[in-house]
Amino acid sequence: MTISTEEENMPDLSIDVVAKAAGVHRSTVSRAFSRPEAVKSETREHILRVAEGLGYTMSPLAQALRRKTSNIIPLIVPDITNPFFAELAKTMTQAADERGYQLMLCVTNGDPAKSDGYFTAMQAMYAPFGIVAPSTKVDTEALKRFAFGHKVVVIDRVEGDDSVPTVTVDSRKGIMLALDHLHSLGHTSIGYVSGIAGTHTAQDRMDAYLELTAQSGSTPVVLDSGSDLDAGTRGAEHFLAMDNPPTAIIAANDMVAFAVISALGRSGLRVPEDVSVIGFDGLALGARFNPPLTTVRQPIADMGHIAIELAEKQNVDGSVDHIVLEPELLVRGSTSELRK
Amino acid sequence: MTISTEEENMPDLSIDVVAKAAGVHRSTVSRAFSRPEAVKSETREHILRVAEGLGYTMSPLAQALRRKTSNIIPLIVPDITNPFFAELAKTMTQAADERGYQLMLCVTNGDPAKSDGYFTAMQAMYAPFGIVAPSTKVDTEALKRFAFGHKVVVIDRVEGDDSVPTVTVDSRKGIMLALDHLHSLGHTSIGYVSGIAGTHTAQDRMDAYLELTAQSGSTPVVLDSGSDLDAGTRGAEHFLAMDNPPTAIIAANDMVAFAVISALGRSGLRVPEDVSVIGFDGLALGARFNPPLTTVRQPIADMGHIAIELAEKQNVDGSVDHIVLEPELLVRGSTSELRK
DNA sequence: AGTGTTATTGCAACCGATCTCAGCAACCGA
DNA sequence: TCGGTTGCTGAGATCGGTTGCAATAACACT
Repeated sequence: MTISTEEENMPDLSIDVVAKAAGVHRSTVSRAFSRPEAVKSETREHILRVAEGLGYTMSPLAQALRRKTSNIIPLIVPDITNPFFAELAKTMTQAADERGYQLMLCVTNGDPAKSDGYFTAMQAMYAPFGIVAPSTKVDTEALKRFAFGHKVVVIDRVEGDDSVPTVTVDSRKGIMLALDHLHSLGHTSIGYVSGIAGTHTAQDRMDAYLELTAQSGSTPVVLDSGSDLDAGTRGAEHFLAMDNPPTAIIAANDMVAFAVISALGRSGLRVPEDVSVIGFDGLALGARFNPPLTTVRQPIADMGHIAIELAEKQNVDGSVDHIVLEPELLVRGSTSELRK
Repeated sequence: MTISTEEENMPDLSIDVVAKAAGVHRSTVSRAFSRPEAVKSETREHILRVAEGLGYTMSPLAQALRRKTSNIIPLIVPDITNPFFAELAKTMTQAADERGYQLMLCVTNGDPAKSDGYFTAMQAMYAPFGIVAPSTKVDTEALKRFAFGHKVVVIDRVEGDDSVPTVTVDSRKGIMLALDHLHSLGHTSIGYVSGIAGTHTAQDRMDAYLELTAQSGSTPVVLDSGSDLDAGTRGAEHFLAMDNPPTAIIAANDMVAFAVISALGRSGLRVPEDVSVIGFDGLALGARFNPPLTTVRQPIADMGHIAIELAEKQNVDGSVDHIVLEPELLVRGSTSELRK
């Protein structure tokens, strides 16, 4: 006697079989699920019960096709290998499915063609909106080529276009925090190493550094303004080659801070004993770096939630907001009092 | 005079409008795209040209709905914040869309309910197959509750079930590499800190360590067998509390190696001067750690490609393979000659 | 010329929902 | 008792493709 495992030939559980099983029309089943108030509660419960029993769930595909709107929302990032985006992705996944969305992670590797592809794909999937994390400027330009562009929020500043909602953190404030921290430790000569190219955020941080340093009467020392992952390494090299190097370094983001410290270490320089280094991002990873990284924390989790809220808000009332969040200083072990 | 941007009221570009525009029936257009050889090349080219002109692309939704198979394939990982999974995701995205698939990243955060949800979702989306990266054992158990289970490849060993294709790296070989390296540097007392809980891989590495150490006549010293991110920290604490601590430490994966080094550093111990530490993973990040991490490299990119190949292979000829890859030693700066 | 392929294309049903429109019953006030 | 609401459910078209089947055209062979 063979026990027929129910999984073997399920006759493709569709709305119709549920309807038949419940003795109602398919439209009623449909309503029972997606517009509960339009069905007599008695009927609805019966249907739901039957559906439950059959193990039925609606096909998101068919639904999306008909409704012309799905629940999958793309998060477009240049590089998931960068912990900043990874953390963003993590919190956004959560934020997304708290609201019943499915986050679809799209990695462009900085290739604009790729992001174009994702845009069209998402459009075809009837994504209700999308989120774009700091990518190159051209990426965000591309947005506009798509109708989809009116339904996207960007986690970066977008120049000359207020029509797209954005959420960012106050770069100037962040740099100020870093600078103040370093000043309070006695440092006056503070270098800078730049970050991800092409993003307005990177630009803003750099500008803020330049401006604030000048304001305080010191001379800015840009150790490297490059964009790639090796900026840190080059920055360190530059530093080592200087006659009179700064006593502290601000890195445009945690990843380059890591690279700077690593490169410095290879040359026998210790952080924070010999040089203080401060990052910008507040990655969880930084807490386990050697030494634990002092950094300016961005509220990444908040950014994720807010991005989605902004998108939803725009969807209902068409409003386009620009939220700027406050960064916060996270003192760990990579900075210390200036010692002569 | 207003230039009507073509984007404004596209009458919902469907296969029918292309058909009309090309003067053929919708089915012909369909074939022109998905079964080129079934259409006179002349006609096909004409259709394609027309479609191109209109900027038409097929709706993946409608396609999937009818064909009962889509091109989106899920990659299920416990935590994208862990660089190992991030790197895996990166190479897999690439491998996927080299073959015309769309990778859908699913993060479970170790929550089995979540992965269940993903499984059903993917089933509903008609994913042709899926990839599961080392998660807890129960996760992989869950696979079997789904018809989908017969179309998934796992990046981890799966106990007592040969029916699911797997790709792994030889843990024993990896540990051996690490041990040999350390031995060759003069270390004889070598500790171990464990990794991600619940995966067979973690288990295997630990077993290999235990076995190989015993074989070489030394006594194994498991500094921590925990699973969470703090295993590294605890391992280091344990190490520091020992009367006669090992001179080298093998970490079950790079992330815990980082944590170990960081914790050691906070207590004034330097790597590799005071202790040698070797990781397991070969993360790109390790090259920028302080010091650059010596580690056993897993061919992550290969794993990604192979996983997809395995899945496709199973799809066509039903074969179930178990590929085990060779790890390789990556000597960087966190290990050094034993000094008395 | 007659008949048997073979290559192309059109027809129409179908995938699994949604949604507008109608139909019908119960309910309300006059 | 009757027209008018209101509440609930069924019909059927539709979303954008796919595909088996039938029809026609083209070509080969005797």
